[in-house]
Amino acid sequence: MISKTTTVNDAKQHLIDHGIRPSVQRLAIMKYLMEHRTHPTVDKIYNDLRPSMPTLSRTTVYNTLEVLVEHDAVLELSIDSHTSHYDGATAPHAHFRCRRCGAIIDVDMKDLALATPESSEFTVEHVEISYTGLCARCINDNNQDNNQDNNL
Amino acid sequence: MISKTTTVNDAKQHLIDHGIRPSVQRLAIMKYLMEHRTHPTVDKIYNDLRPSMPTLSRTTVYNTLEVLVEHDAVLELSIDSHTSHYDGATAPHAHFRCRRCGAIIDVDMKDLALATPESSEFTVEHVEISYTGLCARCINDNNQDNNQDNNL
DNA sequence: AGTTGTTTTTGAAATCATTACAAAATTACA
DNA sequence: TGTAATTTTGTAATGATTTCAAAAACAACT
Repeated sequence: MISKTTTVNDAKQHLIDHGIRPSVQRLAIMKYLMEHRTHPTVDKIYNDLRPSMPTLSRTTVYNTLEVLVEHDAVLELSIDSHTSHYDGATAPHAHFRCRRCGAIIDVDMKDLALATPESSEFTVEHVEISYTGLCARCINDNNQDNNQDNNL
Repeated sequence: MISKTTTVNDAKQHLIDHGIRPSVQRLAIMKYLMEHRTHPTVDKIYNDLRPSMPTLSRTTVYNTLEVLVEHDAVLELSIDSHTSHYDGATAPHAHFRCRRCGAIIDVDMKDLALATPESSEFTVEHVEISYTGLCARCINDNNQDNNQDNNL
């Protein structure tokens, strides 16, 4: 019970800290992103939240994520060219995406903190480092069964 | 004349080197990507090539780019979450994308060559480093006119 | 050249993610 | 309360991509 309440409060505070009014829907989505470190898509969030919020609209999920991203409360990942994934984590880190099952895994950046390039041509606001390849599970399953979409 | 022929030959050789049969369409698209370092989308390639190849189909551009990417003859960039961009350049480099006009600029990686992470969880095949922000032109135009889509 | 089998291209239709929009619901606050 | 501003909702429109089957191009062989 404590942890549940704590997450709600954390999420609420996080929204306020980023200048976002904590509506019921925004809170639910922010809380979802803080609890699930799976880098979900709009549809994943929408489908997972709907059982407990039957009136939730897909458009609201789109709208809310747009607001969260604009206010830097959440990160939009472009690692998957088919659809956007969202990340509630704040500390800088990279991502690995399995080209077979689509799973996205956090990659610690440790000390390879990669200097932001200096240029007269542009001003950098965000950095995204993406690795692609096969995850351990998909390497193993390769010969054997078809195990797609297990980890999305 | 020499340079034109040279690009055709380079493109042809590039396809063959990557185990791709050089059909007329594949050659035209590969040549286009070697000559235009603008990281074009499917539609940009399709529209630019059509005047000289009126029978070209958009589906063919999709099919061809899929083949080129599968054979590592071309890089698919996920830097833009709305649509895929393609890069005919071979040497490793990063990209900057202007969030206002959408232009994509090559970023030299120099010696900050960023070690590929070692992990038992996955095997890395590709790395993509993407910067986002405002390009010099859009910073200047900010107060003034609307100059969107100039550099796509 | 002519035949046959394989690969590639083509265009139309289908799908999927996202955006636009206007009405309804909720909230802020005078 | 009442009124204005914000947020949510559902539907319809858009845009990118995929599917698919037929047509065209190509390769190998006679």
